[in-house]
Amino acid sequence: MPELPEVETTCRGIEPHLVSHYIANVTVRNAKLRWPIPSDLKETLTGLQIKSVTRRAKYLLLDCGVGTLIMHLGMSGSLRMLAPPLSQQEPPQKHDHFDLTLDDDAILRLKDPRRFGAVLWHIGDIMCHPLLANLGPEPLTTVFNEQLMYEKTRNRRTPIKVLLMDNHVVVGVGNIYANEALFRAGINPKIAAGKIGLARYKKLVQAVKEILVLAIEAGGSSLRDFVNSDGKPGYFQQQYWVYGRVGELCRKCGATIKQIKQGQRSSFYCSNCQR
DNA sequence: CTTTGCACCTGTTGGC
DNA sequence: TGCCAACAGGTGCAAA
Repeated sequence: MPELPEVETTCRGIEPHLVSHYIANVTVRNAKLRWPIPSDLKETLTGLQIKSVTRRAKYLLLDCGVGTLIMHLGMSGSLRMLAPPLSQQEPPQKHDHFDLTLDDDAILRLKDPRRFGAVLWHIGDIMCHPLLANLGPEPLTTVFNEQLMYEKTRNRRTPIKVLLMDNHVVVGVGNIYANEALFRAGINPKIAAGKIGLARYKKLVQAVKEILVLAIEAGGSSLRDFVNSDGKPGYFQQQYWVYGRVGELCRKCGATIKQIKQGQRSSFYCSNCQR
């Protein structure tokens, strides 16, 4: 599930239920995520106060003062809040691997069928964590701009679609929105990144920002509340221009949408609109 | 340093 | 209807 808009929506959804609350209990039902959940996490976290809930790339960061809880939803993860007293009546399901119980008996519950997600603990400056230290800029900041893209890509033969999904270049652009942004910018996913000029990068950067903002707004509006909901955000019902539409007709020109593989991921594009 | 491909998992889908 | 291969929203990492 999680593209950046869903992680952002999740972050905003859980934040008000967590901030300033104390952690009363930790339940690990299956520690085998992408990396093992630390075995002493219950002892580490119990009694700590959550100072803030933020996001960096697709990592959710719960600042607990003495350290930070890092959560990642991987490919299939989702978080939801269970409000008391209902939280006691909701039995955990098969893939509910992790619970944080708060001082008001609310529960933050992680579900992750494929277990590509992560729950990690880091002491000290969170931006120094190896997983975060070498990330590119956030897409919705001014640091992500056409000059940066242009300079970063000189002499690079990597296809622009693959490069757009490289976290060292810019974070948070997953497969769906890489495809959609390239369509919006009119750029063929196969073009070598180093052959794209400043003007086209300006269009692409703008397309990425617009696509993400629209999706976050859709997610935020369709998802009334993270409490006791399944947390299915808006982009499930949003319609795509190219993603998943192989063989269908381009909504702009009527040509047939094509599908190719790039870096073991599916790319969708209109060879007429995207050159 | 760049580029490529694999690995980690389970659940769903589509073809035969 | 049943079976099995292919595929799915991510991304760190090893190898070339």
